[in-house]
Amino acid sequence: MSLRFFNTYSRQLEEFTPRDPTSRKIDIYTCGPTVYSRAHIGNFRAYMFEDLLQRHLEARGYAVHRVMNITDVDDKTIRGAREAGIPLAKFTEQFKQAFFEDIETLRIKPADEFPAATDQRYIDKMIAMIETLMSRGLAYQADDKSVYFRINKFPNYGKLAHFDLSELKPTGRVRHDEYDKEHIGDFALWKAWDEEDGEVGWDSPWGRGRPGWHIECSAMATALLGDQIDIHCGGVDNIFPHHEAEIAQSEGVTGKKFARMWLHCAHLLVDGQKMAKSLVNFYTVPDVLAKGYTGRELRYALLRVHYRTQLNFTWEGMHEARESLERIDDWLMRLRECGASFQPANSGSGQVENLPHNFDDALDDDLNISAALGFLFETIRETNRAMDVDELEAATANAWLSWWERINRVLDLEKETADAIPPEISRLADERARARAEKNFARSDELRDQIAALGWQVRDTKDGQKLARRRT
RNA sequence: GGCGGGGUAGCCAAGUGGUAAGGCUGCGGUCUGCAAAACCGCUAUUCGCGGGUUCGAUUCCCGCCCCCGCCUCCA
Repeated sequence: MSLRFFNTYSRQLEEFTPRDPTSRKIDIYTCGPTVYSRAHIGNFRAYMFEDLLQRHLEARGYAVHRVMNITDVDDKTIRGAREAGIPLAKFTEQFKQAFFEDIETLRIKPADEFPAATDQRYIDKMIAMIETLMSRGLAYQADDKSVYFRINKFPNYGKLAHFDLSELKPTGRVRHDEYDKEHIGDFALWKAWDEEDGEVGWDSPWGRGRPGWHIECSAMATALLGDQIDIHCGGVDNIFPHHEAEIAQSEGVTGKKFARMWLHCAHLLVDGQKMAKSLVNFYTVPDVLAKGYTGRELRYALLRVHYRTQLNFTWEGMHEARESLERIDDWLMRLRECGASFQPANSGSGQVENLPHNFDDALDDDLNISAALGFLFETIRETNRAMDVDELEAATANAWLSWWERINRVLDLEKETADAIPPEISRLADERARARAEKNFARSDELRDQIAALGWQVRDTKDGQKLARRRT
């Protein structure tokens, strides 16, 4: 099956082909966080989708070069810094750090580059792009000294969102400049300095000011990836106006098609509603950890629903994630024991080449993770059944382990580490083994309870006791 | 109003023009000293509603209802 994705631009599933068909290298640009507060789990749902996209493309043999921007100057960061009474860079730094901590907790692969909007290199690039747009009549400086993009000069504006521009009307969400612009839809490329900006500002041919939000992505994407990129991703809310503006700016400067494919992730809801700070349903990664869940469990919860479907986050869903992962953990433990059970006489460990590719094929189909996980769990049941009746050969078990290692490079869901058994637990377990040898089941059960109270679970198998860490 | 996404068992969620994957939960069973885990069975004659096309539709077409999102700086 060929790789295909739903392209927002065409609203259709399209076969994915890299822009350079002779190489396996592809470039992806993903919109990153605005560092004015700690990112919430909804933000990470989008980054999780991008992680899955990258990992699957890599599993299919592509060398992915991915850039994620960090927006560290905008209205909210400036306001936050002012209210905190500290410089902008110092204010945003804490949230940049928090962001990197969180993606590590969630095992999201870091992008190859995380350009920041305030980097002078990109400020220069933004100014250069705006100058080009001005020279082509695609931008103008208004009476308020800010520079705007003239959307009427860019016929494709609105194509990505499929919006009719004549329908654009003011919503009152914009702070100012309604009266200075030629068209209500014209967006700021360069914002003239005003008092609220304080120390924040850069000199430009149009006076002191700061970049508009959209231009930074166009500048950083083209600076790092060239005039054209293979895939551009973000949340659905970015489609309009942000990505529309990016297309207008980038193509207005380069004259080339900016992105070959646009992929957008649906929103995360909490208890059926949009997450909002005003409601009590606003969660960050640390909030979820504080409830006793692990990053891995949250990763599973965010990963398991198709990216174009709204994902309803609930604590019941977190519980489901935990239980599903334990099923995988137990399966792996069993497979490993089975695989190590004897050395096959004629080595030739496993028939990996015969294992099904359903998992990868499902992901080829617009990242159908639900179907992919379905195959995983079917496999788990079938191999468990074989192990129950001692009919799974060690070589086959090892082959399935190899298969798991392959798909786990995409899922990255394996338990952190094999938990070391603490001496105290070992001691109790040994004592319990002695009690059991003497058929002293009362003592055995008592010790099992003690072990459980310490967060461990003991299971009796035909090979003796098995200890496992349990978080529930 | 415009533009999207979606309505499948208690919950989450795949899927196909030919009669409904998988996960979680619950119940019953096998195994176990008892558990746990695993396995087996049961939980949608039915896929928002009404028509139509078809030998046959949940899947295609038409109409309707409902939910969610976007419509200028929110992933």
